[in-house]
Amino acid sequence: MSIVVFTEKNKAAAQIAGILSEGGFSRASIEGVPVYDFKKDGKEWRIMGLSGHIMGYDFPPELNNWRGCDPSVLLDTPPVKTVTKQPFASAIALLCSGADQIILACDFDREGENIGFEAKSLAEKVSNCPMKRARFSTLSPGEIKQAFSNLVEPDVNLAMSAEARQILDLKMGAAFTRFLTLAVQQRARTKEIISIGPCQTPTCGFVYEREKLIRDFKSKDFWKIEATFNHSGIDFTGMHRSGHIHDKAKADEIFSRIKGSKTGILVKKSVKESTTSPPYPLNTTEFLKRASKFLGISPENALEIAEQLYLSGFTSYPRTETNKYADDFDFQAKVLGFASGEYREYALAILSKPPVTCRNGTRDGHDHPPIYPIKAATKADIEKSVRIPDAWKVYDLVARHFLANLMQPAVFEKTHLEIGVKEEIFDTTGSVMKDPGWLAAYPFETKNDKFLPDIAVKEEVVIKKLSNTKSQTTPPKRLTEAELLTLMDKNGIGTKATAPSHIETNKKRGYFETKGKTISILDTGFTLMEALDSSVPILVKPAVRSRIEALIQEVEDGKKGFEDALEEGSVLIRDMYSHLITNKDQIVRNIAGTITDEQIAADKKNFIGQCPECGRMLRMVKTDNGRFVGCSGYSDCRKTYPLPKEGALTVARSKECKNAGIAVLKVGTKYFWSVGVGPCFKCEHEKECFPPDVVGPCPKCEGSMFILEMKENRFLACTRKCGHTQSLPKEGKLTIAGECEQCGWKRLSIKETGKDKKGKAVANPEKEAGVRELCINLRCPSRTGRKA
DNA sequence: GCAAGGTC
Repeated sequence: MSIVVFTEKNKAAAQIAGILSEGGFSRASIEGVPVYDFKKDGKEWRIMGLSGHIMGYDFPPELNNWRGCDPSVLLDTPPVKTVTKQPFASAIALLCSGADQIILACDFDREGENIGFEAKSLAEKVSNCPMKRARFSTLSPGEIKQAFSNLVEPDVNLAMSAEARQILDLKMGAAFTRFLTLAVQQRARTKEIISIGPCQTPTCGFVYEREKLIRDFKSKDFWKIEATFNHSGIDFTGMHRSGHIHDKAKADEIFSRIKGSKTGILVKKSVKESTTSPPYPLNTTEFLKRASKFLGISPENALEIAEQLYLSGFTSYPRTETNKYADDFDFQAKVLGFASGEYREYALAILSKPPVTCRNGTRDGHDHPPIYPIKAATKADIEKSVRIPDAWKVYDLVARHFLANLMQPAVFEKTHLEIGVKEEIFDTTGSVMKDPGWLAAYPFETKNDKFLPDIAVKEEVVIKKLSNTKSQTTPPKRLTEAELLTLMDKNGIGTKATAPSHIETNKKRGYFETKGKTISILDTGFTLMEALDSSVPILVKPAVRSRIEALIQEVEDGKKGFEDALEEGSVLIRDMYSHLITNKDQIVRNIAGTITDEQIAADKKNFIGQCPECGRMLRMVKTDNGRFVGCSGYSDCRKTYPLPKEGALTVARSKECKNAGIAVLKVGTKYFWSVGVGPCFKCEHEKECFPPDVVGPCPKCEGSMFILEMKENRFLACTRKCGHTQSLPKEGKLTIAGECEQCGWKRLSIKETGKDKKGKAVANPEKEAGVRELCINLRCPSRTGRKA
């Protein structure tokens, strides 16, 4: 009797072989794919790990030339499924031809079932033996043994729901992406791909919606009246009960009534105990959010680390929607495992108050338990098995979160004081932690005490300061990665496992970027979203995904046939596509315009700045009839500025025009020209903007020596024009490089280009070319060799 | 060259 088992990945195959064989297995290789063999109860077991999906959909080859077919054809053509990882397919055929039973043991979820079916479809070509399914959600010995002694039938609906998703996602992504990319490339000389997808686009949509709120925000003035009190040597602040006052007259009126007051009276005092409950158990999204917020680890990295911790047996399966434990989850046993070592004190605190109970969440994806530590581990244990930076930090978070979840609420004493100043009331609150409860195990959440002095009602407090300050309401903040993950999760965008990758896709496409933990939209992303929002609004919103998700859920539940779901999904996509076509011109014009503008801005040689008339880009334009500054919005915008007729033009980026010019240009080596203002030598600000490069005092008169660069000559001249001059090195680029310590003149750095001082080419330019630095003063001791 | 979902 020979039993063949397929798992989703190699590491899981090795783990399962270890568990089922009690450690006595050997490793073989078929077509380069590892296989784990052992004998048990007279049966021969062979366990092979796949590599996620080993098959994939694509369009028939004749549709792979983008320009060779209209993208809409993709919507009516069924894609074809082929093997994408041939060694696995060959290995499956070899393994299964002599099998008496085949067990699919991939992860217990939609894609896992589908991956199992990929192996099943290949196995069926060489074998007609029974094929069963082992279902488990952790690689713990108990659960694995349980799963393999209670095999079930493979779930065809579950597998086909994933199939429908693959096809619909590919159709939509390919058709929309090709259509927009080709149309935009036609208008703007670019090789960028404008990609659209049912997950990446609404993800960008969230960032876009927030950006709109920020851009449209109109700030309002408000006033707040605050007091600094003192009692028994302790300062504390109170705020006038009116809070934010939007009417200045009202704020002034209140303030005039209390201004100059020296004391206040405690009118009322209340002390309440409040508790803060521990967090819910971790599901994937909550885990990724906390890893980003508390540890500063990006969602992508955090998921990778959690995957490795799972494969090494430290933590449970990291891809789960569920944040509540099953009724029979044995907390007692798990916590006992932590009763020695790092987390001892928390484990003992939990065990001292039996029975051990958790604070459960409300989400149950019927998939896997929440993420929890399978076993207690030390930093050294983790670092030995999981060689990724921050693996320990992630394990520590998971372990502490697990324990915190089982601990008592934190208890705070909250004090509220009402202090009367004349007839006006000021409020102040304090908070002191009485019992840290779960917070003891969870240093990531910090709750600072805010102490208040002990005052009795009717007692007097001293007023140290009263203020009436003007403030402004602030626009909403940019989204953080943690917030974006929350939005994606709430709206069902991507799976718990892929959310990080959709964020990455948008970054790769140049739609948005992350700065630290916050996300800002980029021009291409904003324009694309804006264009889609006005033509096919559903594309920018989560609905585009949830419609398809609902369809495939029906397939999974057996309520809808696979073909019916495909057809309904295709109708939806065709409908969106037709709206895109209708608005093609406007969409493409906007996106191409933005891309063109970005290219212009990147062309440092000719880029001038933003057009004050239309907001697009100004750049230098050279034609047969001469040169000028023009706007990228031409012909809608006809803004132009003249340029001098002769001389090489370079944009002096460091110069800013004091006379409202858009940018300052250097004309040859002669003079400066401000776009929109004209030649700088006719401007009253010229001396301010372009002070001479003074290098030291004139040795002959009261004037100063400055660098005078002429067309074919350069030397030092006196600002008083006394006639004194000094020569300068003829070759190389001159830059002033600080002050000489010996004589106080400026030092000069000279960047040479393979020529000697006399301008002759050096024998070995590689070696001799370079930067040298010297004091510019010919009389300086550093040059004459005399002492200062 | 296109998506999203697995895994390396």
